[in-house]
Amino acid sequence: MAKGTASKINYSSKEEMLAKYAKALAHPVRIRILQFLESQACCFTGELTVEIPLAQSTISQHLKELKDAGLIQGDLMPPRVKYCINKKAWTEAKQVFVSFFEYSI
Amino acid sequence: MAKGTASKINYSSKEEMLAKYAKALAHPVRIRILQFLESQACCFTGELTVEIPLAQSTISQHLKELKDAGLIQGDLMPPRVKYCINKKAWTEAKQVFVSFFEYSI
DNA sequence: GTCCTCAATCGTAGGTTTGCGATGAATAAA
DNA sequence: TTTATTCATCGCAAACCTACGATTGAGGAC
Repeated sequence: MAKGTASKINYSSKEEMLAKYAKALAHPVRIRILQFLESQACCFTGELTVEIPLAQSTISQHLKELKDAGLIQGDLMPPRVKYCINKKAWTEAKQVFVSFFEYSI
Repeated sequence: MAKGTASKINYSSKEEMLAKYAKALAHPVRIRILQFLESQACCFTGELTVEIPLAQSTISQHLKELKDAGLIQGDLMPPRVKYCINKKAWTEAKQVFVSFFEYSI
């Protein structure tokens, strides 16, 4: 299904939220980035390019996806950008996943 | 990065597991399917094609992805196939997500 | 044997993702 | 003003994902 195309299916906001956060976590590099942010509280893009052996442009792209999902935020500190985890979204994501997995055998 | 290509990055098994499960949950249709399986304990493919307005082949494909991720299992009951949640993988996924989100502000 | 049903798989079209190098914009430093 | 630094964005290539209709295959029913 194309991005802008109207689906025949009406998803609940919880379903869409879960899919959105899951998509953000669906790549190990992004998990690595989030773990690094957890351990450092905050960091600059440059630290990630040292930590992760990928091109700067690639890391920047993954950061953008995490930002689009709301999980992180970037503060301009010219000429650098400081990234932190967005606590509000993080908590929301946690709750969405936990409530989804609540089902127990 | 191509699927079979060796990455420069060595991911831990937890990172790969998390990415694998997240990828499986990264589409609202698959979330819908899992929720349906939760509510029904088990179901046949045919019930899903009634429940979800997508082509049978498309639903079959999503089922395959969930099966590949390990989250569901299919039992042959000719001429039908009965799908259930794989409790072991479900529990594992739950734990992986919970432990990932353990970080709290 | 021939039919029927159910679901997986094939083949295809279009959009998306992931990676890279190159370029560009913004600011600090010289 | 010129230069350097940092990071986002552009443009491209290759692989992947999502959807569909058509086909195939495995079993039952007859």
